[in-house]
Amino acid sequence: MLKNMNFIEKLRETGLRPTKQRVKICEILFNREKTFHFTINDLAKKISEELNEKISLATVYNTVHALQKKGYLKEISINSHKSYFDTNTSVHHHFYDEDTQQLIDCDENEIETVNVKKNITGKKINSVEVLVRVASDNQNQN
Amino acid sequence: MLKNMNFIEKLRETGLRPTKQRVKICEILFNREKTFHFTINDLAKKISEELNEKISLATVYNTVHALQKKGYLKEISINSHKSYFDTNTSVHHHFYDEDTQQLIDCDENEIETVNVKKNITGKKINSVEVLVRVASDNQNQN
DNA sequence: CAACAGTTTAGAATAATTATAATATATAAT
DNA sequence: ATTATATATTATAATTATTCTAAACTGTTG
Repeated sequence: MLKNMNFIEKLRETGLRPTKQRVKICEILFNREKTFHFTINDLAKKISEELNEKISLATVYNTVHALQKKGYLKEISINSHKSYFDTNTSVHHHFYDEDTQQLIDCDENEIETVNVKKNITGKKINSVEVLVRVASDNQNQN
Repeated sequence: MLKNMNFIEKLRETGLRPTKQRVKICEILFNREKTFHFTINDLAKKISEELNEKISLATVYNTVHALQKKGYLKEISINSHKSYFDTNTSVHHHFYDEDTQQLIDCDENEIETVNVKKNITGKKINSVEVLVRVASDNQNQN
């Protein structure tokens, strides 16, 4: 299980004990080519699919929120019913496909740097993020 | 109560009966200079402050959602815990003050048109919106 | 003003998230 | 290795936000 060493390291660095469950969650989240966009529900489903033993929902919530707080996950809220987490924690833009309800990361060069002219005294800009909502071109396709 | 006529008109146009409660809600939402950003909670609180009689939460939810569906309100989701409605229903950008948890509309000219270079085949762009998160410049101010 | 259809309401039902407290486990010291 | 300790996991309970329900009420139309 050499491939898990980095997760164990990651967890340790953030002050979390690398328990079996947490390592498993990290594996599912971070052991992939592309960045992963998921809701807690998605993740819980994936866990129960990939694992024989189940992990309690409370642990999933706790671990995801701990990772988010430590900066290893980022939350992206689409509407009051859908909130995603993103393994790409850098400031970046998204496409949201309203048909499939899928989030897609934008590369740096796919959206030109946004020029913010407004300035609020005493406040600094923490992030500037764009959400592009797309949907099927053909309305009656469904 | 001549000033309410426009709300009554507005409600009628959207197929909603202009009941006392709905007119009151419209008054609070639309009878103001600036656009109004609010959570359901904010609105319910404002209603009970400004009114002697109370309006049932169910009615507040129903009316707000009906107005949203009809296009008189727009939802802006900041994170999974905070979802705002906006009386400005046009596609536009926002500042979010992370200290005060307040949403601020951007004028057309305060953020330069965002140039989206990416194209997803078969999909058309419905909206492009920017969220600028700001916070106090002075970290230890609180 | 009577009748009907649509509304409001309080409270119940549901869903998502968080808290709790008993049991289990990782870690560090022995 | 074993043990002691602090921390984690878990099932379940509690909480919160939202939606549903069905009875009472009200706006509208004729």
